[in-house]
Amino acid sequence: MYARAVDSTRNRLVDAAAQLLDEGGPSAVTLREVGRLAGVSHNAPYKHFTDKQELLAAVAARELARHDTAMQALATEHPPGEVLRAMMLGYLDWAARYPARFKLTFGPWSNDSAELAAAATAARTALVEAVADAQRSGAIPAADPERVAALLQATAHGAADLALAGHLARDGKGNAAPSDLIDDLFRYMRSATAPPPAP
Amino acid sequence: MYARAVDSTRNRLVDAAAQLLDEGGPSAVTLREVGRLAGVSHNAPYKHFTDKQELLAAVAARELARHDTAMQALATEHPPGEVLRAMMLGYLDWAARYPARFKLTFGPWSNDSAELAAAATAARTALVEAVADAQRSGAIPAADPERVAALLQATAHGAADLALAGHLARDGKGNAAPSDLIDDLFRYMRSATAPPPAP
DNA sequence: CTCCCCGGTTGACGTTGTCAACCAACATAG
DNA sequence: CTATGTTGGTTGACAACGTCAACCGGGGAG
Repeated sequence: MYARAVDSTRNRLVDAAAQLLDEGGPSAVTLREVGRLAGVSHNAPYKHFTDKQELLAAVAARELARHDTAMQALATEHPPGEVLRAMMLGYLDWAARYPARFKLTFGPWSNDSAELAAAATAARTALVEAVADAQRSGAIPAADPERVAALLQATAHGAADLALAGHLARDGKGNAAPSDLIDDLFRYMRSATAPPPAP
Repeated sequence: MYARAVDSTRNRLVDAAAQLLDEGGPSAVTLREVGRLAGVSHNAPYKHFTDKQELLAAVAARELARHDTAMQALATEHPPGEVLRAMMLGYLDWAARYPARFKLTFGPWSNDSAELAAAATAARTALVEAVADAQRSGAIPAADPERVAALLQATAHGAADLALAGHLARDGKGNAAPSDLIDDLFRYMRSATAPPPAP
């Protein structure tokens, strides 16, 4: 059995789920509608996923991988000193453009999907690389790259999530857009005289 | 009609929903079980909330208010220079101790519950106050308190959410606990020579 | 040729959110 | 004091959902 027909039904199911998620939010993703949209019956998903959760995990894994390759593509489109900032803005853009997918990716915690875990590790590694590059290029002072990467992602993630939830300065005064927070963090980092402990 | 019996049924419903959320995650919160746990019938919730969503919004609002008063209580328990850090660690603790409530609070984005919005604004204001105090006490260099507060909350929120999702350095090397990120950020801030733009 | 597994189907079951209709208590208007 | 309408509760029904079980065609492996 040579992975017949590229497993096309499974892929169509994941596509359909992602589309429903985009169009109607999490509650619109029903197994039956996924089947309908993929042109199969309401129980076909169970031939490819044990669970609804497993389908969602597959969507999340695919989305995280997609975002990761998009971020790595930025490395070739920007001068070395600006790649890291572009990646962080890309993170914010991801959340703003596909809120439901973004939420899902970090959603049902304790999701033990190996696929998703692998994608997460890959994305994290890529970010650490980018941080190390930025440090080498002098855009950012030297420090443990893993720690710096985690701090950057945490800030970007928090800014994006709070903005989505409307908990980030909703009052008129237009204060503190997510990208401002990223820039502030970079400013603090660059002007720091005594960075965090070495590895 | 003088708010008869302190609206006790409504409160019992919110309590029941919160309890179910804690014990079994979001999927355990079913209107019928909420009714059962509150000692009323499965349709009683509809006399107090138009929707399941509205019940959940009430839970979220109550939780956010509870967390806010807990944070403000920290101001009396710590020396002025340490209040802000205690608040950020308290934020992390909140997420770690009540993951489901925490997720819910920032969950269904575009939730227009006036109650929740008010609680969010109050919490944000309190944090800005704490930041201003910390600046006055010299624990942190002066800068636009709203921006600094937003940056701090974003980092704490992102660290907490990523940790819950398991996206924060799950690999063995025990790197980058959420509280480390908070401390790193404070270190960067304190050693910064040129803070972000003035108000 | 036979067998069996893979991917698909149909049908059923229990649970859920929500709607509609009914009902008791009670504050208030006449 | 009675009539009335609102408030908070009930029961019953309904469609939709996730999931389970049973059936089934076709294509490799033996």
